Amino acid sequence: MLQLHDMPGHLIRRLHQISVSVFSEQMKLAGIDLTPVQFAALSAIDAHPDIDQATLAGLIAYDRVTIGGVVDRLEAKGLVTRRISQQDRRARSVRLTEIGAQTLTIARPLVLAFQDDILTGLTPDERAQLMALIRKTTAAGNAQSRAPLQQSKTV
Amino acid sequence: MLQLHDMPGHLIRRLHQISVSVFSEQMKLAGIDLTPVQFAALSAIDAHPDIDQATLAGLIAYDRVTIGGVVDRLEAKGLVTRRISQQDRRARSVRLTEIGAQTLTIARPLVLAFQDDILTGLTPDERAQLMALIRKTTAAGNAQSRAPLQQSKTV
DNA sequence: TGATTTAAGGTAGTATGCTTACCATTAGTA
DNA sequence: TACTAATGGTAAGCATACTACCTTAAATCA
Repeated sequence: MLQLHDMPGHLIRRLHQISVSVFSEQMKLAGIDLTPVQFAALSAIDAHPDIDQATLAGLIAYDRVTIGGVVDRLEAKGLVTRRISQQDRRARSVRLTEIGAQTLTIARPLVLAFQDDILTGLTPDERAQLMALIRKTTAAGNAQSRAPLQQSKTV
Repeated sequence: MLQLHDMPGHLIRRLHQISVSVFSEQMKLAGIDLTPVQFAALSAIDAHPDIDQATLAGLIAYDRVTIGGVVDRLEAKGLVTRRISQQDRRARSVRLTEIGAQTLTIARPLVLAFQDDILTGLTPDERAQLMALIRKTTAAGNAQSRAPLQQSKTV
């Protein structure tokens, strides 16, 4: 019988757990106060200034409500500003502050540098294989997700 | 430059998101009120009756505090009982109730059945490859995790 | 034996990550 | 133009996941 420890669901959770753990540890070592979502959000806002929260959520594949909370905390830390959009008064225009841009500039190379540490114990070939397989299955399973990845409509 | 969507951390999170989403959806369809952690905990408690919470946490690689909350909710749902251990008065002896055992009996085949749906878009060969690679890297990265997998000491 | 260290479980606090429900606004349509 | 549907954001609620700290009890050592 397939045991818990051999089930895809369980193994995927463990991998994710290790991934988040490496992120937190490395950011802490670098003295940067950013969570994985916060980094993803900053990256997307940087690439799409004055983005609205719903589009932002779609770009990085998170729930709209979750992103609302993340932007709250980024705003509280002074990393982004949020204004009512000119085009659509329902929407909030989010952009990086000076400090937000600086934080991202410092964090980005560090985040890139420890990506390989997440997939420890694998050869570069195996890492590439694993990434290709995950890319393929997440692309196929995108619709299954409660917060599917969505292309930017505006930018 | 490596974009967010090509970073291992981001792809792993997406895969995990899809995995949890499939679990929730399928359990809801089956009319069973169990989260992924709760299923994992029930499985481990079933295999190790009268286990204490710390050992349980180690067996399924979760944080001790998290498992405390999970057991709270399982107890509230009447699926497990928790008593002060005879051997160690600090410890809590957790075991399945009749209903807990029945719930697990019903849930287990369903959970097994949809495991392949988590890794959609892959051939059986590719699925096996992916699982082997994740198994290898999680084994290597176990120590990195804040809640490392631990062998059962007692049972 | 007595003191120290280790370990189990708990609380409090923070941040995800999601659901449902609701309000405001905009877009589409009869 | 009035009605309706869709969309952006938030509030409330639940369940992870973690850190830090506290209490109690067990284990170890001087």
